[in-house]
Amino acid sequence: MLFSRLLIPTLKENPAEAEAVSHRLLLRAGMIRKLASGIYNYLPLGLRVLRKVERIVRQEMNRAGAQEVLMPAVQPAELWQESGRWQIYGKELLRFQDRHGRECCFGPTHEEVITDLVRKEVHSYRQLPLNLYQIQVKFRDEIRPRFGLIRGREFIMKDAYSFDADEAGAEACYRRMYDAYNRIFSRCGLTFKVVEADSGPIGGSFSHEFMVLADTGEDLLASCTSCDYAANLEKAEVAPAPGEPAPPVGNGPEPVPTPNVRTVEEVAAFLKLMPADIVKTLIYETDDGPAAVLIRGDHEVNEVKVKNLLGVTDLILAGLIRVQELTGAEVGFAGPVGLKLPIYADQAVARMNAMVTGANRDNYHLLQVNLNRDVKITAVGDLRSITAHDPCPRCGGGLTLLHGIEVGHIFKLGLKYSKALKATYLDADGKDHYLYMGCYGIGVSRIMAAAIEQGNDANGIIFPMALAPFQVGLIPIGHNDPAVSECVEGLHAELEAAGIEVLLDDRDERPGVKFKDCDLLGLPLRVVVGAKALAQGMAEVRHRRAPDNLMVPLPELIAYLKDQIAQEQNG
RNA sequence: CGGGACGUGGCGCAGCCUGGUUAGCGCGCCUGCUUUGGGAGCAGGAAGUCGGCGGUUCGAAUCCGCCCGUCCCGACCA
Repeated sequence: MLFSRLLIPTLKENPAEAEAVSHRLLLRAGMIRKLASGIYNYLPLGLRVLRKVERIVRQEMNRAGAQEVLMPAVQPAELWQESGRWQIYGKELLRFQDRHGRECCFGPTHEEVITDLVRKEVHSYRQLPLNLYQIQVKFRDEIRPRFGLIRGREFIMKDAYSFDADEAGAEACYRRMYDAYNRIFSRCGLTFKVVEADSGPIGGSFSHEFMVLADTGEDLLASCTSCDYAANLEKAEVAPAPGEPAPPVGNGPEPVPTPNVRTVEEVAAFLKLMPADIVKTLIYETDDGPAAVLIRGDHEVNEVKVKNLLGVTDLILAGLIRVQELTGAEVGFAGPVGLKLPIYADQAVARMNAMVTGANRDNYHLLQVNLNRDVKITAVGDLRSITAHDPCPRCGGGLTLLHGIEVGHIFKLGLKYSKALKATYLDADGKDHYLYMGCYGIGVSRIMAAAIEQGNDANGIIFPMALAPFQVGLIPIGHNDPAVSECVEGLHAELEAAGIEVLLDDRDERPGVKFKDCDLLGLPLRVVVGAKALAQGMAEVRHRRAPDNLMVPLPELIAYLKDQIAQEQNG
């Protein structure tokens, strides 16, 4: 392919709107352009990368026995009303009406549509198992799109849905997808980690996220340094501390004046205690009414865990006024003693004695509070986020916290949608059963950004071989030299004939410009043909990551490149 | 939605505080000449309702109000 014939509008300067590396470089390399917030054009080079990701995804999904379909982007409200999600999905769901006033939405995900399709077309156990996937544009009206393709509103997703006769079948399918995902991300040349993820109200450990490790990642994950345990921070279990709860100490809650002393740090400093001696009382509003959560002063509450323990879907910290109504004191002085709310305690709090809490009275805290004696606890559970200082919940080893970009998520759905939409099949005995479902997502456009977050330097993108828009950049030096032109044109044709994707920079530009652009685009291999080397029958090859050129005799060039490409393009 | 910042040719910015001729600079773009191993030089040229609306004023890119858009932090994220 000739550079001059492709629309590759590279930029010398960083666009003001882009902060994240991948966003900056995608714009600078002329791969994407923004149309509106979180909505992007894919230019020829960007599309080539996208197609490469899609190809790998297709190959591995097909290999795992899934079949490709294509579902509509526009969906009728009725289906969403049937599943109940029309009410609960919220503003992220883009809703609109057609000319007849019928309610519609632009699909953010396709559980409803696929379940509808399957309930109509699948009736017998003989048709199972079934795994259908598509690669398609999704729209989620995110509160805050950011980082270019990492969190766009419109994005490209591979979503697969599996249907099985029973739980065992569903689990087998889940494992096949788990393996397929590992192959997909490996082949994409990504450094990633599989983590246990929160599976929400469905429960069980059947949800995994595939995280591309990058400091700019929005997700935090805890990873064991000894065993293979890894989990999303919102999921990672905190191992219960050993031993029995300590017996009560002291005579009872003792009020102490703490004028204008509110935060854990302030209380600790004022009373000359450690934050770990103090318990913070968080007042939440939930769809099941207000509730209080007790967390040790040096710990951070984990709202996903709170939601799961309370069995609620909405959870927000109560506002200033509401806290006053519920506790009778200003924010900063809430405590469990005498509080007429359901009270949930983190397991670490349940083991404490003689703790310090708020007094539900302005400018007072209580000393020597003992939960067992002084408070009626509704439930105790794991309600805080794990830290790097905690032991691994599996092996007791050390943990590290890592940032990651979620590029894949596999999920066991169970009967949630098949029940809601009445998707059933007949077994061999003629009995009706609900279908067991699973769903499996991959952020195709996000992979493109994630690969760049992982592969870049001061000069631009460093694409993995498997995702690069072209495998080789070919640059002639000396535009007036007919020998160079002839050689380069010949090489271009030979490389293409050999099945190598080559971008020949035929522009009438100075060498520096071509080098800079070639680096910016992240092409893994660069071949330079200049008069001097050519006179000796050599071409210069440079790997994008390497500091120096390698002289390769022209007759061996194609074999050399093929070999390098094969080596780097795993799978 | 809370906090912060920004909006001036395609891109990056200055000018605004302290209102006053033709609104500048760099990059990019077009023409010509020269140049050609890490973002060339010279000469000429095209391109801007200064985000929008309204107000103040003899006069608004500049001051005031409202709105729109964008980005960052937070909340949120099947």
